[in-house]
Formats: sequence, structure tokens, C-alpha cells
Amino acid sequence: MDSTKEKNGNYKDDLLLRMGLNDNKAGMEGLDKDKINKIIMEATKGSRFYGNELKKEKQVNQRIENMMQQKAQITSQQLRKAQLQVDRYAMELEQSRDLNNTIVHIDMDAFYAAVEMRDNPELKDKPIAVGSMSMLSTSNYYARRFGVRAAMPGFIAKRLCPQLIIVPPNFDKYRAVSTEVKEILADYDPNFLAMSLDEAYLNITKHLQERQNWPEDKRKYFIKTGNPLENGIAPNTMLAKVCSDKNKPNGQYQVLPNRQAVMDFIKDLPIRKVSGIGKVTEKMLKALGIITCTELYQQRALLSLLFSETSWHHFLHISLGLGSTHLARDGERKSMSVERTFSEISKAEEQYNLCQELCSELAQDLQKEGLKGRTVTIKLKNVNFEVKTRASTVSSVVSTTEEIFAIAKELLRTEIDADFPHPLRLRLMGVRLSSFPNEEDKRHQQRSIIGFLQAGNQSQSAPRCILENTDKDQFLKSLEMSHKKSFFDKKRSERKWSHQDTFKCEAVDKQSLQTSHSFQVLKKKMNENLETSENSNNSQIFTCPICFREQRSISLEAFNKHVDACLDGPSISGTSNMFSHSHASSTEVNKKENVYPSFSQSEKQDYETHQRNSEINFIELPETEDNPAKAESVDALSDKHSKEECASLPSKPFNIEKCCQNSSSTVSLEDIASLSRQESSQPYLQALVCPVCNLEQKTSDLTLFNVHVDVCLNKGIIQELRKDKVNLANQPRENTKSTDNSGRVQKTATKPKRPGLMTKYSASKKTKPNNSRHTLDVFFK
DNA sequence: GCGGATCAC
DNA sequence: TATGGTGATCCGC
Repeated sequence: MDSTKEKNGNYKDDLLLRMGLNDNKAGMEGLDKDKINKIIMEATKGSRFYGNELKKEKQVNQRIENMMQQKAQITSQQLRKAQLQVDRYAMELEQSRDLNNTIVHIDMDAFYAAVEMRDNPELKDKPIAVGSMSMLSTSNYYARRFGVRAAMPGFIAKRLCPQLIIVPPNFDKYRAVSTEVKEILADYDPNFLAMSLDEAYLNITKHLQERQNWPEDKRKYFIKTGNPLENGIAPNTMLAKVCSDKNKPNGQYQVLPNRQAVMDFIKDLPIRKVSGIGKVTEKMLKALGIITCTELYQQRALLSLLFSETSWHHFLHISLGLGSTHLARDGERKSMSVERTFSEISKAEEQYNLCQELCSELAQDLQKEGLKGRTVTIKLKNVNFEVKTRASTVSSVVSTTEEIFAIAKELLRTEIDADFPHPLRLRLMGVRLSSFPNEEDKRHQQRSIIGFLQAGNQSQSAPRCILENTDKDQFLKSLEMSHKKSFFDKKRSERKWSHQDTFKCEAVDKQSLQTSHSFQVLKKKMNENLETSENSNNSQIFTCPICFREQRSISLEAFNKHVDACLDGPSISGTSNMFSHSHASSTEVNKKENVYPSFSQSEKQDYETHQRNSEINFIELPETEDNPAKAESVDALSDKHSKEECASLPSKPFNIEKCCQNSSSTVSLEDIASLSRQESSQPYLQALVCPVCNLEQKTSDLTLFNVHVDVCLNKGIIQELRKDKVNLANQPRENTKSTDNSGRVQKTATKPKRPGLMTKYSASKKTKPNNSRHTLDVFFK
């Protein structure tokens, strides 16, 4: 839309400029700049919104102050060294400069307003804006003469221009028009990149080559859409975007594809014009005396010392006039969210209801794209416009209203409790789901489940169970007895399938597993399918549920042996060559090294120690990695893995149904899925006691129950159970609290700070952080 | 993994 | 009366 870029200055200037006054040329019928400023300030001053803006401004100023202090400590020697390093990088960039592409940026002028005027000619000679009294999306040029801009609240716009007509948005209509336009754009570049309904990048390099051979009359037309639009033509996206903004309205600008032309264009360009340089970055750089791209280049060594690598690399790209020369599509989506602003809601009950509604909306949206994820985040904005987010990641993917709400509600409850007896005075709430499994995860899951079902002669799903202190001895005893047994025997010994009304694990009950009728049917079905599968596919890949390594073996016996060996853990270390991979037909066989289990002595000790010390144990049935859980079972602790791994994987959920849905293999599992559903709704699953909070959960849905357990773990309720024995320093909740109470500015002031840009234009390849999870640390105390 | 921030549209 | 919603990314824990 009509993004307007603020210039540097205090909040008042920022605000006024945000509302578009930096390029305001008051027309005959408009308002002059001072008048507009005055009206806006009158409407703004004293508001809670304004108060928060001031607060944010102070934080930015603090950041700048910190940066300046850091700058003062830089020695000339450091600077010289940095200069060498930066220039070396600049040289590399220069060598890779690519001027062979022709990129066009298309920006439809006042798009929504233009569509509304097209459909209602009466509006043509009037000032209009699209949006509401709360917020405007865009305005036409007539309205802009009064200072009415996108991102301005309608009620302020009305004060600036009482005759302003505010049209409610018709997104369906805009989408339709946008689609028409995009059809035209596709003629020039079938792979064009749409950034929004009214903005797109085209790479017309190929088109231009083909045009060379066209007849004269055909060549004189160029992108006629019938709509007013800006467009900029340049050798890369960064320049093209700046170009399209150059000759508004309805203009065109080209940067010729030679280095000198690019540098001339860049020379006096304010950095704020560049996509990715926002208000804050502009202000920080201005504090260093940087406003134009030339200045950005001159200060490159300093910037490399004050900013993160990601950031100064980005700066260097900009100051050399470099940008993307190909239009990279965004990959798979990484999150999905809903949020809503409303007039104050302070009653907890209403907040929970609202939360549930948002979860429901989100669940519907997720379903449309078939998405499931593991991290639920709530967002809260209070009446003072202060924003908070709280997240919780569970071990298996969730997607339904109930599942998401089970998590979101606890996050909300924590926040409500934290402020008690004061209510949360909210003006906005949002719910987001993220951590979607990628394709690799899904394949992995699938192999895991197939491998598991194939190898095992039991595959009952069980809910998480907890072993209470009184049962510990029995549990450990049964573990001991099973030490020499095969994997599934052992797991059977460990697991508890209670038919009682709680999941207190009292004894190993092997019989009960085998008497489940539907399970027998399920198992038979699965074996049939897998037999078929084996015949048709010689290089089936399994993932060992113990060591989580791929087993590229066609031989089930071999796979079973591997699993058994894994279970036996350290005792078989060094004997792993017993597993044959010689039947594999694929050339990818053994691509991964170290496919065999092997455990160090210390790992073994860890394992044994924690077995002895664990007062609380989860019992797991089949272990598979990352399998979503409809019928989930857990054993973080009886697994051979180390603390870290247990901590990061508190549960190893297992879900036939979901795996079936995701299945793309030759194995057809659909009918088994229906059996699984029956299985997971066994009547005896109805009264579940959470092993963490010890409260009975009124649900027969195992996934929901397990979500509850995850949430309990994440909340650190366990501290209530073990507060005498456990050091809770790393508990997330505690952590959160201290973070909240010590303002961010204070905190960062004491740390080395290399502020970064936060844009999608940076190309950092961050190494994966250590994702160890605090929540289960308590178990190993 | 979490939470605050920044940015784009 | 009244200052949005969605998605991504980065940084420092």
C-alpha cells in the first residue's frame, strides 16, 4: 500500500511524517503542513497510544546511546583492521555484481481507493479513503492533500478532512482485480513474484530477449494494465523498488544496467528509501551521521564493528547498489496466526472465551492448508498498547481448536494469575501456531511408524503414564528383568496399560496388551500391508525408534536386531556390524555413517543413574521420533538417551492416524487409520490423571490429555511437586518473570550489543541453537 | 525454544 | 469512541 517513510526526529516529527507530511505539497484545496501537524497532535496527545509511542521512542534512544558508547571505545587500530576485512568482502561483492537481469517492480497506485473509484464514479472527485474509523488502508490523492494517509486512524483523518468518505474495504474485490492484473504480468514473466495484492516483481530478462524477434507493432506495447501503476526498472530488486517510488504517481524510472549508472543512482539516495531500512534503523544510522547511501559506504568499517554481521553485510549490499537478481519464492509458511483488536476486555472469563474463538478461527485456517504445528503463541496487548507474547512448544503437532486452546488457555491463565488480583486489561489478543514439521520431518515420521509397526509384534498406543513413588520399585524391577529381552519385550515390560480409571502405573501388564481386540486387527492389517510393501519396494527405510537413525535395510529381521541391539545399549557397543545392509538396492544405502548404535560408558552410567534416581517416570510404548500423537505414549526417561535428549524430547509420541494421513509411500494405511481411531477412543481412557499436576483431566482424547501434560511441564507445575529438591533456576516460568521485571533496556545495556536489522533481506545462515529444554531438568536432579 | 523488536505490506 | 492484521526475521537470552 502507500507506505510512507518517516524521517528521523522526535516522536512528534515521526508521527507527523508517518502520516505523510514529509512530501506534503499542500494543494489548492488541501491543508498546509502546519495545520495538519496541529490537528494530528491535538488528536494524539494525551492518548494511551501516544504514551506508548513515547515509551518506545525512549527505548530506541537508549539503544542509540548504548551504541554511541560502544563507538567511543573503538580504537583506530580496530577500525583499520575492520576496514581491511570489510573491503575484502566488498571486493568479493563487487566481483559478483550481476547486471544481466532486468527486474521490474510494479506498484499499483492507491490500489484499493482506485478500485473503489472505478466501481463508483461518484467518488472520483471526492476525497476518499479505504478502511475504518480505526485505521485506513489507503487514500486517494485528493484526500492526501489533506494529510490523509494509509496507516492513519480514520477518526483523525476525519478531523483533517471532514468531507472525507471512508469506504469499508472489499478485499474480495481487490483480490479479483489483482488477479486480472497478475494475468497480464504473467505474460511478461510467468514466474513473477507477488508481494501483495498491489505489488509485484517481474524478471523480464527473458521476455526482452524474446521481444527482439517480435514485429514492430507488437513491440510498442509494454505492460498495459488499465490501472495506474508505478514501475521501476533496474538490474536488481532493491533498485527496482526504489525506482518505482521515484516518479509517483503513475511514473516509471529506469536504472541502466551499468555500474556507473547504478552508483550515480545510489549516490544521494536516502537509506530510508531502501526496503529493509525502517524507522529505527534510520534513526540509529542517523546518529552515526549516515543518511545517504554514500555515507553508508563511507562508514562501512565502523558499521561492521557496531552491528551484527547480518546487518553490516546488508548495509554493504545497499551502499554498493546490490540486490537480488532473481526472484526467490518464499518457501513453506512458518507460522499462521489470528489476532483481534477490541474495546477493553478485563474479565477473565471473557478473555478465555475470546481466546477459544481465536483458536477456533485459527484451527479453521490451519485446516484449509492442512497444517499442524507444535508451538502455540499467544499475543496480548493491554490498553496501554504494551505487547506481550507467550509461547509453549509441545512434543507433538496440534491443529484442532481443542488442542490449540488447551495450550493457549494455560498461557493465558499464567498471565492472568501473574497479575492477580489485578485483571488484564486487554485491547488485543492473538494466537499463533508455528513449528510446522518440514518435509524431511514428515518423511522421517513416516519411516519411523512403518519401521516400528513392521518390527514390532505389539503396537498398542498408550497414554502417558506416570510411575508413582510407591510403584517405582516394581517398575525398576521389571526393567531389570527385561534387560536381556528383545526391544518389544522390554518395552512391553516397561509400559503400563491400565484399565483402571487412572493412569497410575502399578504393574506391568503384558496380558492386557494382547487382549485388545481392535489392536489385534490393527496389527494384522498392518502386517498385511507391509508385506505387500516389502514385495514392491526393496529398499524400505526404517528409522530406529531407539537411536533415531535411519536403517536402510530391507530385512526386517535385520532391523529388529538393530532395535534390540539399541535396547541393549552399551552392552553391544562395538558389535554393530552384525546388521546387514547388503540387501539394499538403493545407491543411497549407507549414505549416512554411523547407522549403528553405540553407547559410551558415560552414557550408560547416565542412563542407569537416572533410572535409579527418577522418582517420576513416564512410560512409553513405541518410540518413534516426532510422530504426532493421537494415541500417544511417552517415555523420556526409560529411553537410553542422555539427559539432553530427554529434555528436548519429553515425549516420543506415536500416532498411526496422523502418519497415515501424511503417508505418501506405497503402503496404504487408510483402513488402519480408522481402526486406530477406534483404538484411541477406548472407553477405559476416560479419566486421566495428569502425572505432572496430579489433577484428573476430563477427556477421553489422548492428544488433548498429552497436550495438557506438555503444558503442565512447560509451566513448571512440577515445582509444586518437588519444590524441596529441585533447583528451579532454569524453569521457564521463573525465567520469564525475571525477564519481564528487569526491563529490556537495562538488560541489554550491560551486554555487548551488535544490533541487527531485522528484515528478510538478510541472508544469515544461523547455526541451529542448542535447543535443550529446561522443563525436564527437574527429573534429573 | 522464548520474548521483544523491527520491518513490510 | 476511536491507532490494524499477518508473516517473517533477528538478537540475546
